[in-house]
Amino acid sequence: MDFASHLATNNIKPSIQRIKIFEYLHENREHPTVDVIYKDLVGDIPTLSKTTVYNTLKLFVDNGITSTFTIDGNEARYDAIMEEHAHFKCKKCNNVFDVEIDALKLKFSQLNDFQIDNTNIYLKGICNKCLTNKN
Amino acid sequence: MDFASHLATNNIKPSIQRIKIFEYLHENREHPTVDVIYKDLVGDIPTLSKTTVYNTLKLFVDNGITSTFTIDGNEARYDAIMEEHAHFKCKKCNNVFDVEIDALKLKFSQLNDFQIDNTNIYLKGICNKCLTNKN
DNA sequence: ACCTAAATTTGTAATCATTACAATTTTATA
DNA sequence: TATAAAATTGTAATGATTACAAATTTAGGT
Repeated sequence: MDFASHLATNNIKPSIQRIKIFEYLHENREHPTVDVIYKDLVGDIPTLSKTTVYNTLKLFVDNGITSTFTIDGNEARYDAIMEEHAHFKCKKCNNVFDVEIDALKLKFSQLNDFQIDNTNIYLKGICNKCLTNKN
Repeated sequence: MDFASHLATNNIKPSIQRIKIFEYLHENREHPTVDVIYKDLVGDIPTLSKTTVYNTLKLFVDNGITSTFTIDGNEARYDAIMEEHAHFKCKKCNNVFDVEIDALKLKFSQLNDFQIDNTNIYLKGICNKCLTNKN
């Protein structure tokens, strides 16, 4: 995948920082936070600033090539996959899993005359591994 | 509804502050934030502190008589209704609507061996009123 | 290449929600 | 009433995010 042209197609001028950040998102599917992205990339781009990470992610979200969500209300997480899917966070290991939504046919009869732009589903509980290893 | 005994039944000693805060949540169904709750109640209880509002809401959530969620990742909102329901936030008027979930039969086949404690759904878009009044 | 304007990046300081914590007040109990 | 435990309060700290101005980079015209 050619990240630079993918950015260009979406009206984003492909600077080094933007390419690297998008590449990072595309390859690290564990829903990284700003802090994680920054710390992992500052080795590659020593001049990188955290503000740039914020700016860039906002740009990506505004232009629709990245989605953002927050599981616990504290730290925003980012995701380069744009197909709608749910998230599951395990209370024990704190991992966040992607979950396919079998029926995004979710019916909201009350919202028949509403315009729904965005559906966000997240679940909390305990994952299968943590259930097995009863620590 | 007798709020004091409802608190007591749930292992919460019914202080003035706790009763008033729970009563407020029960009567104001627009998903108030901590700040809103505090500002509305400090007239009633002049000594009220915002820390108490935080402490009390955490206590309610821990004891399962209140739920909390966050729509935009910035400010937590609180809700005394415990039946599962979704939330819809209108991007224009910023109102947050309660939405019944027709089928909470939502199937997540990937999570068959996971323990799901909590399902959270929120939608964003434009509400029927704002769609009609094309401003 | 060079100059200039615009866009991008950067660093620091400000903001805002939330939490930590210690002191004060209230409540319960002997 | 005396004393201990619980609840409330105020202030200070934390941590994510944003504002903003300065510095750097990029692009277009000469």
